[in-house]
Amino acid sequence: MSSSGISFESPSNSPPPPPSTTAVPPAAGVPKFKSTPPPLLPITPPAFSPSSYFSFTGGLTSADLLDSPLLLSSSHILPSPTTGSFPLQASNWTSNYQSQEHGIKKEHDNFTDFPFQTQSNPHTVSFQEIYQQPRIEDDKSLKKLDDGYNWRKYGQKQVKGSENPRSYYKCSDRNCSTRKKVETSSDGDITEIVYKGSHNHPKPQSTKRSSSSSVSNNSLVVNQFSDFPYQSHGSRQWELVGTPENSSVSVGDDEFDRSTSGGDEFIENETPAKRLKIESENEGISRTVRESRVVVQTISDIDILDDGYRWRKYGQKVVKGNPNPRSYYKCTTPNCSVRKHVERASHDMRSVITTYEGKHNHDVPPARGVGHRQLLSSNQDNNVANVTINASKLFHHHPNDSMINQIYGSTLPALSETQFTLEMLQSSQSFGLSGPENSIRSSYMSRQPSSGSIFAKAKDELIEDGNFLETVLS
DNA sequence: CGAATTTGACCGGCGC
DNA sequence: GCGCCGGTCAAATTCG
Repeated sequence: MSSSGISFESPSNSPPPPPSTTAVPPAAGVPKFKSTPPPLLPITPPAFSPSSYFSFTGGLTSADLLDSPLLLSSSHILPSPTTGSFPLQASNWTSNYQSQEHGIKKEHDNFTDFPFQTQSNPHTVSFQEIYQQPRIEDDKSLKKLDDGYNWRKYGQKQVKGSENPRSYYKCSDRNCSTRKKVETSSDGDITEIVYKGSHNHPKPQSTKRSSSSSVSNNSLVVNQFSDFPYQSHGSRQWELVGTPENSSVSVGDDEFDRSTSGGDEFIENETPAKRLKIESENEGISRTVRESRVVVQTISDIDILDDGYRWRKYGQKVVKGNPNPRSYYKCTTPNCSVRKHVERASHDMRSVITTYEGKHNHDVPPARGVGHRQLLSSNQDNNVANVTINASKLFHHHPNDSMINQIYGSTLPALSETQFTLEMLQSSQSFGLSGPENSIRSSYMSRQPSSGSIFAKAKDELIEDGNFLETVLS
């Protein structure tokens, strides 16, 4: 069963169009999933000193770090600011979501009105222009509406409010700016087409549309999801199950194929071409200068890791192989081009992968509102731990290792939750180098009382890259 | 009301 | 040349 919708959008210089056919307005009484202020990153109540700000300034060498991933954790379930979901409960939630969505789709399948509006806007293509005599047929073989023009697909993505991918097309005529977007269902049927702009040229002579001006059965449906009560934030992703396959680990400028190792792995997808380039680099055949790139994996129930720098989120999207959205951030300091993206690992919902690119050309800005020192001081009063891990070099990530294991070696007890307690850190020798220029500061703050009540609203701090971003490869 | 976030749209690199 | 896909832009929206 298929349904389709076609609508038109006015270009920006035109009067406002009718309500978007693709918009999904939040419905009253429906939970809206949005980012929440970063909560405290709770950790196991540590038996640590009141002086819980640690700076590791010796002992472990940077070489150790180079063979270590940074693997930190917190253990409590918190809503993910990025996904808007509770990772450990998401499956059930998704299940409910899907069933509700299904019901809504069924309801709309009975819709038979055409969505076209007769618009006098000169930039709008009328339905008649494209489908002069549309016939509604039960023609399952016809999956795509051929409107007589030649189109070039230039993009596709999953959009909120619909489980169907949306494809973007440009008119293949270079001088024509008309565009259209087509949403198709899983079986390839078109569920919605939105035209934007108008052709400034006649239809190409040779098209395949001669006998195919019909659309799939049950005519066209407009606003198929317009009143869908849920934003799909953090939900639909769960329908996608991706398994990392051709992934390599990337830390700094070095990567290695993780396929040779197993375990709780850190994952980053690599295209074959990219890997080839990497391999060449590793062999010393050639090395292209790239921006420093550091990938840090932490086990945390929160997604936004406050690393001391100020970031502005400028994008979020779902990337292939990971149902969890990836958030993109820029450093807000003027003239600093450092960027990072954060995503929850597909293979382990507890793991947050932060990838830094570039290096800061400035110091860590002072904390907003309250000075950092002041913050630390108050944190101490609340059993808040701040861990500073210093390193002068980027470290490799080893899929089977964690920094903890590097620190404690094989004598380290199994850390099923990889609780990086401050006590452990304190008892260890410091590692890395000293000085703000070469620090990775992980600040765990917790107000977790001994009673176990958790989740007081607060700011989390985990990893500060500092010069951690510096490229170490010569 | 300015800052920050959200999110659809678009760009451009790359593989086929 | 086409299409996929990650990254970025920027208008709209939300937040404090």
